Amino acid sequence: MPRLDPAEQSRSRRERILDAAFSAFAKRGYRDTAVDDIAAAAETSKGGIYFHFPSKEAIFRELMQTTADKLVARVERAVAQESEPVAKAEAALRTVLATFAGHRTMARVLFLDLAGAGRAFQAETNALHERFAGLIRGYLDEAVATGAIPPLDTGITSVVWFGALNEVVARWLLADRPGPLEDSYPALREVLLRSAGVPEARIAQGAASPADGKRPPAAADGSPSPAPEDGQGRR
Amino acid sequence: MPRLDPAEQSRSRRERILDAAFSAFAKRGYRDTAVDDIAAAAETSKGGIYFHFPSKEAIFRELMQTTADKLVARVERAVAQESEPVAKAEAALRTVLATFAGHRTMARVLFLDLAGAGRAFQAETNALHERFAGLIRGYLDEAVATGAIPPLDTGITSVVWFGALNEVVARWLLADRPGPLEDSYPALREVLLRSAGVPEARIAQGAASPADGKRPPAAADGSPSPAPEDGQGRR
Amino acid sequence: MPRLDPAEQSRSRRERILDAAFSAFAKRGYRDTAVDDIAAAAETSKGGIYFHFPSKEAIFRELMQTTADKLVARVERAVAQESEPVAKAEAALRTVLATFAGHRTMARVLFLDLAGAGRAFQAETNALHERFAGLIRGYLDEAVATGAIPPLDTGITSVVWFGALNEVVARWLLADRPGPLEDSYPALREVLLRSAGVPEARIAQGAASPADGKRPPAAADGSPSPAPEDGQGRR
Amino acid sequence: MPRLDPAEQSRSRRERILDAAFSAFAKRGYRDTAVDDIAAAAETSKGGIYFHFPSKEAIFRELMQTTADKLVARVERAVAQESEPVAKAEAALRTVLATFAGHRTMARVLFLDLAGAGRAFQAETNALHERFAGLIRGYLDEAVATGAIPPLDTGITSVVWFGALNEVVARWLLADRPGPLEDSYPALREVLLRSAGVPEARIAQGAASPADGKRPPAAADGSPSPAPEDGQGRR
DNA sequence: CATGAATGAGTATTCATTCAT
DNA sequence: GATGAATGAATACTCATTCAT
Repeated sequence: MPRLDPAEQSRSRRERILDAAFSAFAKRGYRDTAVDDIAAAAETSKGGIYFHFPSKEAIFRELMQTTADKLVARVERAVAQESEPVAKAEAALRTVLATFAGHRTMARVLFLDLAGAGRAFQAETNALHERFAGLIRGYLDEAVATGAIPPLDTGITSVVWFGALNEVVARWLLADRPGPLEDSYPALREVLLRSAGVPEARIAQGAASPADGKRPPAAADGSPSPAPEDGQGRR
Repeated sequence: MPRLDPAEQSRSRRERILDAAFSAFAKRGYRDTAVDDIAAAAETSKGGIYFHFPSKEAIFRELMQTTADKLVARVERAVAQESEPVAKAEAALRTVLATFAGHRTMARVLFLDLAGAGRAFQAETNALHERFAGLIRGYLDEAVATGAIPPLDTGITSVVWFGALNEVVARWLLADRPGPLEDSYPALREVLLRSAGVPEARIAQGAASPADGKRPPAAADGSPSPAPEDGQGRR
Repeated sequence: MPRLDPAEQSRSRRERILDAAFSAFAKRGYRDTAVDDIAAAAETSKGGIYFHFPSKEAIFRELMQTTADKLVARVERAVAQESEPVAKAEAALRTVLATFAGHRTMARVLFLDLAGAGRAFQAETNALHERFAGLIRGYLDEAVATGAIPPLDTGITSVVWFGALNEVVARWLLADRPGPLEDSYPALREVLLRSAGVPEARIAQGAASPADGKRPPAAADGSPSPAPEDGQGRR
Repeated sequence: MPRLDPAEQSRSRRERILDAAFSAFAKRGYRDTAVDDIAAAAETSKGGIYFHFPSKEAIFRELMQTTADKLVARVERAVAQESEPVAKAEAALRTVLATFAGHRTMARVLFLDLAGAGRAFQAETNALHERFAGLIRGYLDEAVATGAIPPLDTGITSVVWFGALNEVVARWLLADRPGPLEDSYPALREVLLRSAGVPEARIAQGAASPADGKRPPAAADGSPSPAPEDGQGRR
């Protein structure tokens, strides 16, 4: 029996396990994914998994960590390209939606699985929410500082933003025939900017030239055109 | 001592099971609650449970259903006492927070358990979210119709509202030493009303006379005073 | 498929499990006996076992307890029929050997298994040894009190007696083609009585009329005639 | 820095593995010691171990063999220095106790581990017991031949002696706060010599001049002063 | 010689569900 | 109606052993 592929061989088994676990979790959820399933998907053995990871939980945690890291990094990169506070917030919002749109599995793991993993991971869930809400809050604080938005309770506002984003993505994930996730952006942007006291003029400005050419105008409503899926999500 | 009406007896057993399941689920989560636990708490036997319910899942579903019904009824009753659209929305918001504040177990089951129950219940979760978002949307539509708020995408706005509420309650549930949940109301109200385009004047008005005497002024910040718990929640 | 046997049915499953575990442990040792093996031997299911016992360990402990109890009871009954202290000690010795001779499985479980169960049960082993050594010591103390034997360190003597008995039985268990265990009695008796300072005259007296007719004179050496085995041992 | 002779290097690795296995077995028992544990303690790899030994079992057997050899050699050396038969027996007894007292790990491996290793090693256990009992028997036979003790069944007597020794050491190993093991010597000596028919006069003689100055008089009872431990035991 | 990644059979334990009494 | 004994498939995790590099 010939070696499958030297490249495959080299891309360490550890990675293969993570990939397999990632998509398995995304497909069936944490609790309904058996370690055997992961082993099978990774084309290895149960023992092999336990050589690389101390427990099923550890795999999950690592997956969460790196997935969240990846998203945060992406957001921060996008935000760094904007100078105006409100534009930064917009960029963050846009990036999150765009990322999940292109990596549905990532979204599944981060949004549905963490929830579905049960009480055991609530501390993790909490930390994750905290992290994202904190990120948002930073941008809002900055906006307040520069006078872009009036002084307001950025604590609750960031929670509202995060909760809203959470819900929008979750709905998209659970929808039968979801349209492109990015289509939610304009409306969501409007509502959230308004919630933060951004002047209507500024809100209209962004909406007039839809995403400054960065976003192609999509079908205005939740059209059935399925989002391009990615199969893997992890890279 | 006369025997109770057999039908009555049966009903009471059924109720006892539901009560027991409710608090068991709230305490340990759906998956970590064994049917045996429920049986023991209900002072009946496993067989007894399977006489009244076809499966553990069915118990959970019924619980979800009635719990949601109860909440919706409460909200609708509160809303009915207001005539002005914005006031209706405020009443809804206030009622939800107040209800959960007083029935932490109810919140646990509705917010944490449904999530923790895994993929199996995602359709249910979805329906529940839909239902509440729809409720909110109705009030918003009404507000738009009466001109209380400018025309806007009430679909996305209701999703934002629900997501925000969801997140606020979830955070409160997971906090170590949570202050009274109602304390979140003023700030949350402000952000959400603003997100719906309610004029600042109207927003300030509600905030000026704090809850028109309906809400006792609580410690202004997230004070550690624990919320009054209710032990049961179901009634 | 007809009921196997109503009597069998009634002899509660719990007993059947204990019996099965008993002989399984005796055959393969504690660690090499899988719960599945016990289940199969008891003609029940793994779940059935866990309904009656919380763990494999618990089965083992119960078995040890009752087996030891049975032996102690037997010894005490035999001892009670003698009035003279030295005769009591002789009776104890004789009973232990006779019991194990007739219940080889009992001996296996009590002597080999407890040892083979590993560190986990050392406290138990200890307690068991303590118990039997204590029993012996009581008889020795009595013998000292009545002047049947000179004052001596009954503590160490009882340990010596127990150790000797232990070793004799263990050897018999591990021998390829063991002769009757009782054949060891006369010589063992002589050595042990002597170790306790019983006068030679008294020792010779017991030996002259070999076991007062209670023991048939067997082939004087380790004859190959296999001991009558009992198949079950538990009753 | 010149390379060591490869043969020497290999031997030293082999020794390191044996040492590591020895203390690992003594600490956690045979079954609860993983080959990985041994590898880690020996600062080598699993593969390295399997280069030097065919199996975990083989390591254990070799350890048993050499440990027993060492003990036997020590005993024979001590015995050789005595000419009188009873004194030889006393020397043997004394040496065993003294050796184990100073090498508690050795005792653990030889007494507890062999027992704890399960059925697989019963043949070994047997052979070991046989060996020691045979040793003792030789001295007893000699004593009978020279008339130091009356003619008696040296077969059973040696078994009694070994069993007694076994039990005394095992108790000491399992005791919570054991006193010095050698403290057991005087009493044990007395009982065993008596069991072999050594005249009381001779017994008293040894006891009067405690160990002829060879043994410092220890606290007369089982004092809590812990025995000096040795850390390694193998050398 | 040495390494350490990989294997896979084996382990005890859990639990929703069934059903004879 | 109620009981609780019984079922058996499922689960996470262990570990002695092998072998390509």
